[in-house]
Amino acid sequence: MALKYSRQRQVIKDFLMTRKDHPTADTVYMNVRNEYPNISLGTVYRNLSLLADIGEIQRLRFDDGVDHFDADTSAHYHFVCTRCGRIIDLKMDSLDHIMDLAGRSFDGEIRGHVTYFHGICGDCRES
Amino acid sequence: MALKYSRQRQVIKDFLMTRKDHPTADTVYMNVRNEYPNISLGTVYRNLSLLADIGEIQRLRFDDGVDHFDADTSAHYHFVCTRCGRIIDLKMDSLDHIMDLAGRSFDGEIRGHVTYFHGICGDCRES
DNA sequence: CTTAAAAATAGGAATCATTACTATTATGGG
DNA sequence: CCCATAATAGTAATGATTCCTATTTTTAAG
Repeated sequence: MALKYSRQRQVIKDFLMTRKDHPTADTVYMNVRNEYPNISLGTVYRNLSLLADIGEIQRLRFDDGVDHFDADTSAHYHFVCTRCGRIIDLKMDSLDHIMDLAGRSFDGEIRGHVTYFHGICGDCRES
Repeated sequence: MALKYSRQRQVIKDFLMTRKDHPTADTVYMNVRNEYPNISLGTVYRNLSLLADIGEIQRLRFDDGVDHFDADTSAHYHFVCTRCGRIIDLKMDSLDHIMDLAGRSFDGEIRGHVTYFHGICGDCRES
């Protein structure tokens, strides 16, 4: 149960911290192999999940069906370009008030919300 | 290209209209087989996708990794119970204003948003 | 430093939802 | 009634992710 250091986990987290485009496990794998040629894909998956579970990274799910990972664990929102698929961080205040709106006619306990936006990104709009 | 009637598609849509719990393709398959014993799972998937594409039903994605389907095509929000997994419709106004909030410091074009809520449903809170 | 228990790994097999393929059947306009 | 085409059943393939196991690493304790 106690967590032990592993160089692979370190390399995975270090790589993720250099990126702000929320890569998938496979992208992490491809890149980390440069520095650690015989790391296995299973190890990448296992460590990404582990890091997400202990809150050191964030797992993101949009509608492409693959998990994305983000070293920025602060609560923030994302925009997904429906043309190029790019995922962009949005600078905006928390939308916590929408949970109050949702709770007004609901008898359960609302503890969180998942929100992301989609449309055409700046680059794609030019072409 | 022209759409032709199929009894299987009709049965699938009819079944979906009787449910308000947003079943998965597999659940649709299991139930539709009562009325149409040798329908194939592929047919269920193909028709659910087709119906979603032409806007007759809605495809919903939460974080369980499986697609859910909803015969109610009006824009509305959902609550996912993290204990029992139940998905519940929420009666609340549209949150379109959050797209304006998101667009304030963003140079692309925001066309839509995906939002759902999670927590503990009323039934689960009692136990 | 040595040892040993626990954790982690590499590599590959297994799983699960979903899509693709293909020979056959159903639909519907002329 | 015909026939072009859409749709189907059944099955194979795909792709992301998880699981399994023998081996290697880590680390706390002597």
